[in-house]
Amino acid sequence: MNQTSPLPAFDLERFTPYRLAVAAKRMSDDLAREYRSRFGISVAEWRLLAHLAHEGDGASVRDIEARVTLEKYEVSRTARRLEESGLVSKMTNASDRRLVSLSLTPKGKRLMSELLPLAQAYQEEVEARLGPAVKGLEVALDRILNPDE
Amino acid sequence: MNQTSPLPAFDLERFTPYRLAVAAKRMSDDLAREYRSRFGISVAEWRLLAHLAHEGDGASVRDIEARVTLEKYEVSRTARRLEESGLVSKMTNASDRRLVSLSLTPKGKRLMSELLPLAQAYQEEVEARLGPAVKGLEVALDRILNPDE
DNA sequence: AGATATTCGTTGCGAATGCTACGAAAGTTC
DNA sequence: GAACTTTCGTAGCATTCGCAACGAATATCT
Repeated sequence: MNQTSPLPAFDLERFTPYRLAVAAKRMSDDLAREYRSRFGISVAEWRLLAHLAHEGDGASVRDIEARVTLEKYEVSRTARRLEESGLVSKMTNASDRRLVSLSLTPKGKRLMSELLPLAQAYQEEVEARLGPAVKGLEVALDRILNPDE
Repeated sequence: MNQTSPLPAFDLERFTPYRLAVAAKRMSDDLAREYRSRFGISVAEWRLLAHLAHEGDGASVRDIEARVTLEKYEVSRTARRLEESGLVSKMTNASDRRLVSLSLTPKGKRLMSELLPLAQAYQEEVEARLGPAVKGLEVALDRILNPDE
C-alpha cells in the first residue's frame, strides 16, 4: 500500500540553470576573495569602479544601474560606501540636479590602475584554462544575455 | 596639470566572470520567479527537494550540503521551512542520532511530480534556444566545475 | 503659470544571509 | 571507562538585502 506514483527521473547535476549558477558562483567567489583580500572591495564596488574606469567620470546612478546589472538601490549604497572609502566622489549634476555625478578620485584611479591589469590577467587565465571551449561558452552567453536576434 | 596616467583599457562587458554571473542570475531569476509564483518555493528549497526526489529519502543535512552547493546552515534553515510548509519531514536518524533524516512527505511528492516535468521542459527549452552552442557551454561548465583532470 | 505626472536617488524596515559559537552525539585514545 | 576530539545540526548576532515608499527635481499637460 501507500503506492505513490514514482517521481520522474531528474538529475539536478545535469540541469543547466543549476550548473550555470554554481559555475558562476565559483568563479565569482574566487575573484571576490581576491578583490576583498587585496583591495577590500566587493563585487558591486568592483563593477561600479570598472564602469567608471572604462566609461569615464560623470556617470549617474541610473547610468550605472543600466550598465552593470545592479539595482538602483545597490548602486546608491555602493556609491556611498565607495565615497566613504575615498575611491569615488559624488556631486550633484549642475544641469539636472536630480542626477548624481560619480567620479573616480585620484585614489580610486590609482586603485584601478592596479586592479585592471589583474582582471585582465584573470581573463587570460580563464581563457587558457578553458581552451577551445571558451568559444562555445561565449556564444552561449551571448545568446542568454541577448535574447533578441 | 593633474596628469594622471591613463587607465588600462578594460571592458567589463567582455569580462567572462561578469558575463557568466549575469547570465546565471538571469536564468536563475527567470526560473525562481516561476517556482515562486506557481509553487511558492525558493531556489534553495527547489534544490533540496530535487535532491530528495532524485536520491530518495533519508538524506542528512550533511549529504545535501555536499550535493547541492548550499552551506550547512542554508540546508538547515531550508529544511526547517520545508517542514513548516509540510513538504518535508525531519526525523533523527536512529543509528546515529546526530543525523537528521530528511524525507519528502506525500504532499512534497505530489509537488515534485508536478514540478519535475516543468524543470525538464525548461531544460529542453534552454537547449533549443542555445542550439549547437549548448555543447560548448556544457564543456566549459564541466571545466569550471571540475578543475581537475 | 499651475496642476499633475514622471524621473532620480535615498532610506526605513522586515526578511534573509553569513559567520561563529554552541550543545549533543559519536568516535578516539589512553 | 574517562578524557579528548571530531562531527552534526542549530541558533545568535550583526550585516546585508530587497521591496516599497518617500522627497526633491524636472517634464508634461491644459
